[in-house]
Amino acid sequence: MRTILDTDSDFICDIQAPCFRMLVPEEVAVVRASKTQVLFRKDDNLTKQGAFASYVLFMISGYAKQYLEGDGSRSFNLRIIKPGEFVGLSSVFSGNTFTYSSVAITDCQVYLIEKSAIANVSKANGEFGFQIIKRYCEQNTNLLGTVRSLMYKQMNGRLAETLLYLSGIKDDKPDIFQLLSRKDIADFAGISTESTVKLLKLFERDGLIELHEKDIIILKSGELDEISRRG
Amino acid sequence: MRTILDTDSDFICDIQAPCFRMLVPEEVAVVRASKTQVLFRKDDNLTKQGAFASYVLFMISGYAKQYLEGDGSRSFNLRIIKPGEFVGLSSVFSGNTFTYSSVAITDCQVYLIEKSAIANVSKANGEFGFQIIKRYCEQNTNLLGTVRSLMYKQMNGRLAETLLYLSGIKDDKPDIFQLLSRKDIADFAGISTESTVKLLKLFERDGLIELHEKDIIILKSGELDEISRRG
DNA sequence: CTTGCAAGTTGAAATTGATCAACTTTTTTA
DNA sequence: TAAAAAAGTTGATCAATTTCAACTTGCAAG
Repeated sequence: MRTILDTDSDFICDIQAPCFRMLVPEEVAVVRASKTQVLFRKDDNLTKQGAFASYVLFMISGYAKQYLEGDGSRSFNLRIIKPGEFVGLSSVFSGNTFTYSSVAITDCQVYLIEKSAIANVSKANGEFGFQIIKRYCEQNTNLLGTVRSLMYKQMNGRLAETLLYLSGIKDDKPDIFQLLSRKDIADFAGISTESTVKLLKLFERDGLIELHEKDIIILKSGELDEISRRG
Repeated sequence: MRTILDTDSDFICDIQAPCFRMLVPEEVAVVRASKTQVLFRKDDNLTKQGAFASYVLFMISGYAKQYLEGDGSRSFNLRIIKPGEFVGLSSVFSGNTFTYSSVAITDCQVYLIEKSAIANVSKANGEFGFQIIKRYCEQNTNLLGTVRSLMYKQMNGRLAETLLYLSGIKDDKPDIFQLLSRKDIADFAGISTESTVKLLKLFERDGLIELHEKDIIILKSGELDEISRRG
């Protein structure tokens, strides 16, 4: 279900595009050198937990969600992947399988970069490695936050946290909630779909949020933050 | 409660000691250059969640446990820190506070290394950075495993997993269980102390483990592994 | 347009694991 | 060494959240 496109196509996001401005020159060089660009359609898997990983993905445009698969239909959403972010970086330097799955929630333009290219440039160029390390650090910190949530917060706090997180995504992507089902939201909070529905209604009744079909509008972010912090 | 020792003291683990053999020469150079060595006594905190972090710790000898603090007396144990491992690496490149606490469970000889030293050498020397990245990757993968556990496993699976993990530590440190209370074990599994006690007895009754005072001996690691994987 | 299927919604029942209380054993300290 | 404190143990109760079942709404395919 993926379409490999030629780099010279008009459709392709050029290396000069705004989404690359955040990269240091060395990163650009790597991307340029291994220029396989791929279009993932909505609902295509970018990575599949456990699958062999010989490349890293760099999101040029579009949005995806990263998640951990459990038994059967259970899953836990870790984050929304935005343009300018890497996917599968965790698999570059240790292990050769993807440690999580990810799926496009919009059509996605993605660069596939050989693992070895990233590894080699990291070794050869400290500045580049430094950038990579920073990204790892952030992921690490985020994961610790996730563990803290799962460990110390209950339903209300977890859902409040999720709503604030997704609301942050909304700044870049106003229609984010149109792309997410109740189950998706539940899987971000790590609670059941039914509990999510009930709590959302409760939050609405308490005037914390407004529900318009799929869209969710935060009315009192302060109180939600309080609920999130209290647990 | 920390004692700063002079580097030339006989007591100090020299840079040539076996625990440094695993380091690349560049790492040794960094450690040598910022040679503050500290002795932490059993029960001393090596890092405190939220405290300002200007240095990274490198464990020369001794064992510590790394944990996340919650409200009141709640905490969740992430891992046992062994000789040759870093503590607080997560805080080097993003944020300047420790994202977790750690406490010595034996006396610990530790090097304190300036964050800036690690950062500078990472930038200047790609090989060194590469080693750091590898450590981050492992931590990342471990954290994902922790999230998976918390999300998908229940009591039995989580305790079985904890016992297998600690039993692995036992290979290096045979008396590890003497250093851990029931609450410590509970905090690794993320369950209550009472549930831990009850389950341990149950596992013993089922012939999976043997309990000798504080020590725990795994009898059927295969079955425990099955319980751990099933959840 | 309507039929069928997926998603959303709701309340009731079931389940998991925590909390509580009482007690025993071990360790620490005066 | 005795007393006190901490850790360990056990069963009973309680609370949070899931699961189940029934139903409604929205959407897509024929």
